[in-house]
Amino acid sequence: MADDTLKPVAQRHERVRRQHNDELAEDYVEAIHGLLEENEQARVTDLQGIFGVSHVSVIRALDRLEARGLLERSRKEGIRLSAEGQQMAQESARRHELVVKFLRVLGVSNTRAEADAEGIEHHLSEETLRAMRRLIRQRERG
Amino acid sequence: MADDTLKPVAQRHERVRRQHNDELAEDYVEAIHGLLEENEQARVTDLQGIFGVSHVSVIRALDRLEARGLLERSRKEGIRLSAEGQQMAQESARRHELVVKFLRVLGVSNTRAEADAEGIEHHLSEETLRAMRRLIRQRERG
DNA sequence: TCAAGAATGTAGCACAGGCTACATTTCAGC
DNA sequence: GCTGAAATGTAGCCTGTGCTACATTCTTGA
Ligand SMILES: [Mn+2]
Ligand SMILES: [Mn+2]
Ligand SMILES: [Mn+2]
Ligand SMILES: [Mn+2]
Repeated sequence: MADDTLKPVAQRHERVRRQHNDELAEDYVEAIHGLLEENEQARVTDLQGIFGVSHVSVIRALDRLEARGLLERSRKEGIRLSAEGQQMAQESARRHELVVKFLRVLGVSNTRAEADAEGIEHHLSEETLRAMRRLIRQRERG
Repeated sequence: MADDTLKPVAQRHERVRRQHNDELAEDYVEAIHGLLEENEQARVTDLQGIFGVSHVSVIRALDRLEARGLLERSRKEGIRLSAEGQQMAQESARRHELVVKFLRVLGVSNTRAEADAEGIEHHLSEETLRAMRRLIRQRERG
């Protein structure tokens, strides 16, 4: 459908649904990228521990991400991110860091900042991200 | 499971999944509350227009919300919120307004503020909400 | 009044993302 | 090299949230 004769309020809700579709992909490639950097490998078990779901759920998520071209798996090579996957991972990680930093500057504790960032990071427009960077800069200088 | 022997990172992701479970409920009761205030009635068609989904999806969502005790429906009375539903609606509406206000104060345009708020409003701790109110107060005064 | 159209509801489908139970493969330590 | 445990994979289930097609009920204007 993707009808743009939708009312503005409906377009906003549709956008949130799209963001939720991308959310799992963003968090997974970010986690995989992190694991590959520090461990040389990213295993199903590691991801199970990170996301707190069963190994079956991890495997099925990886299947979908592989179908989307974000990663590849093989018995001997393990999980590797595609170019697109790496791109998404880096952007997601940078954005995650930015959101946490922003919340910290606002005065939120580290624990809460990390927790809230995990959800809100997927719902921010470029404009809002710019505004966050601006506030960080202001608070860090003057 | 709801195991609290989960790693902290897994607890964060679990919390986000819980927030997504409540998200539809919060947005629906908020929308219904608004419709009842200005129209005296909230119809399936109205909600279809607000959320941009089919009337079938609205009806099935209402079924679930009714099962959760947030509202009641009858042929002649239409949709009415339960006490719990009204409570949730008011809190959701207040929080939504707060988030929009915060983003506006940050310098985000009204359109983008409304759009981003629709997603992030469901992922904020009390601590972050307090920090947002604090910034609004600071900016509004001196 | 009654027929058309609007609104609501039902049947049945798809897919994402959870789960348990069971099967297979891989890997370490003896 | 063998064996038991860890890791991975499969089968089959559930719920939520989306859809189209069809059925019913309500409302309204000629
Ligand atoms: Mn996240
Ligand atoms: Mn993240
Ligand atoms: Mn919302
Ligand atoms: Mn979300």
